[in-house]
Amino acid sequence: MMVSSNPAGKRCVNPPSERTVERLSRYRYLLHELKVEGVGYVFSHALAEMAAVSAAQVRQDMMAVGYSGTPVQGYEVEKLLAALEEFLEVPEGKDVALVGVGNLGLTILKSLVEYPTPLRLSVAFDVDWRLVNRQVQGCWCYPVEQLVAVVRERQIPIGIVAVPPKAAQEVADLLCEGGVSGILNCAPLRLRVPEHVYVSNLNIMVALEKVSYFAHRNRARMECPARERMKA
Amino acid sequence: MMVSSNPAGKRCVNPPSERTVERLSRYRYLLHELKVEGVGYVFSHALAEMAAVSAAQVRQDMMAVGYSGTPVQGYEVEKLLAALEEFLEVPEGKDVALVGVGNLGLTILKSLVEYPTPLRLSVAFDVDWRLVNRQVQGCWCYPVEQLVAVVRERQIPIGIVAVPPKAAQEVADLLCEGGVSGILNCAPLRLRVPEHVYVSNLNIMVALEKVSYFAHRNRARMECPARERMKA
DNA sequence: ATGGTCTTGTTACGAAATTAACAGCGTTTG
DNA sequence: CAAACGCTGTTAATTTCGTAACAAGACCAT
Repeated sequence: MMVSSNPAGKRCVNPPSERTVERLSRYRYLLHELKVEGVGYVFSHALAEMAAVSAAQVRQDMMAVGYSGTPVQGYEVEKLLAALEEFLEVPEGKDVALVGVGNLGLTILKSLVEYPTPLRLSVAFDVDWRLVNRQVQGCWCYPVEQLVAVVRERQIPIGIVAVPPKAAQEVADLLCEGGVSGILNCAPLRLRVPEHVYVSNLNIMVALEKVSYFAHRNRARMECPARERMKA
Repeated sequence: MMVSSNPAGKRCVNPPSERTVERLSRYRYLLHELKVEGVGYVFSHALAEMAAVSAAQVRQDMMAVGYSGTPVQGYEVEKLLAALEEFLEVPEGKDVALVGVGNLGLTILKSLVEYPTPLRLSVAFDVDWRLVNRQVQGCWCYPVEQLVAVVRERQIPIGIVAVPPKAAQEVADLLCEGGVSGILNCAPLRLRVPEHVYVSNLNIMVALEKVSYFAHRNRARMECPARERMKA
C-alpha cells in the first residue's frame, strides 16, 4: 500500500520482516567491507551478487530503509552504510550480556569484538568459578548469581544464552527477570519467555541436518535427466 | 496439486522446502526426547506447541513425510521418529568432516556427539600443529594438508567450515576438491562453490543483530496503544 | 449397537515474499 | 543539442508459504 519512505522520523510503517532484517544485516557487513576496500559506489546487482540475492530484492530492501541511490552511479557506499546503521540502530542501547563462557561463548565473544557492529559485549556470566571475576577477552565475567542485578543495573537489553541445554531455560528466566527484551538462544530447545521478549534461535544441528538433506538431493538431481538450472 | 503420499519408494515428488526440512529436524529432536521420556503417543497440537508452530503446520509436514497417525491417539512416537529418520536419511553416507578445531569447532564437535543424529563426525582438520595428529573428543584430527586426500578417500559428503573468515574460501575450495556435496559455513561470508554443492550459512552476528532490532521493536510496541496479540 | 467426541489427512483459501516489469532520470555520446 | 543507454524507485504479478476449514475414521460412553 501507500508507504512513504523512511528518512528518519517515522515509526510503525511497513514493519520489515525478519528476513528483511537479516538481509539488511548482511548488506551492512558487505558495505563495510567495500568501504574498507575504498569502493565509492556499488550497483544493486553487484550488492545482490555479493549477498546471493536478486537485484530486485536489494532495491526493494533499500526502499524499506529509505535510502535512495543515484540512477546511474548506483548507491554511495558510505551513505548507504550510514543509512543502514541508522535503520538498524537500537536507541535503547547496544549492550549485550553473554551467559556461558565455554567454547561457544568464547566464539561469540571473539566474533562480537571483530565484527563491524554497533553492538557491544558489556558483560559475561558463567557458573565456573575458574572463569568468573576476571577479564575474558576484555570483557568482565561475573558469577551467574549476580546476573539479574547486573543486567538490571546496567539496563542491558540483549542476552545471549550459550550454556548447555539443561541450564538454558534457567538462564533465560534470569535474563528476563533482569529485564532484557531480546535473547539469542544457542541451545537446541525452545525457551519459555514472557510475550514481550523476542527470541531468536541459532541451532547448529538443524543447520547441519539441512545440509545433509539437500546435499543428498543435489547429488541426486545431478544423476537425474537434468532440471532447470540457476542463472550462472 | 495431486500428491500421493510418501511411504518409501518415491522420488522427485513435492520437494520439501528448506524450512520444511528445518522443521522436520526439530520434530525429530523433540520426538527423540519424548521417546526417552517413555511417551508413546503424541498429538499434532502437542508437537506443534513444543516446536512453536501451528498444529496445521505439523500435519502438513507429516504429509510430506508420508507417515500417518491414528485418528484419535495421535502419532506413535517411535514409528514417527523412524519415519522421520528414514525421510531425512542420506544414503550416500553420514560422515561429516570438520575443518577448524578452535572454539567453534570444539563446540560443533561436542554438539554432534551429544545430539541424537545419524550424522557422524568422522574426521577433523586444522592448521595448528598443536592440534593435529591426535584425538580430539574421540575424533582424529589431521593436518589440513591431507584434507583433499582424506575426504576423497573416505568419500565424506559433508564438510563444516569453522575457520576464521580469511581462510574460509580456501577451505571450501579444498572440501569441494575432495568431493563433498554439502557445506555448513560458519564464517560470515558467502562461499564460492560449484553449482552442485549445497551451502548453508550459520551466521551468529546476523542472528544477533536481528535480535537487537526486534527486541527494540517489541519494547516499542509495548509502549504503543497496544496491537493485536498472539494466541495465549 | 449407536451416537458423540475426539483426532488425522486433505483441500482450499489467504497472506506474505520474491520476482518481474516499467516509468523516471542522469549521464554520456554522436 | 538531442537521443540513447543504464540504473534506480515503484508498482504489478507470480509464486511460495502458512492457516483455516472440512471430510473421514477410530475410540468411548451410554
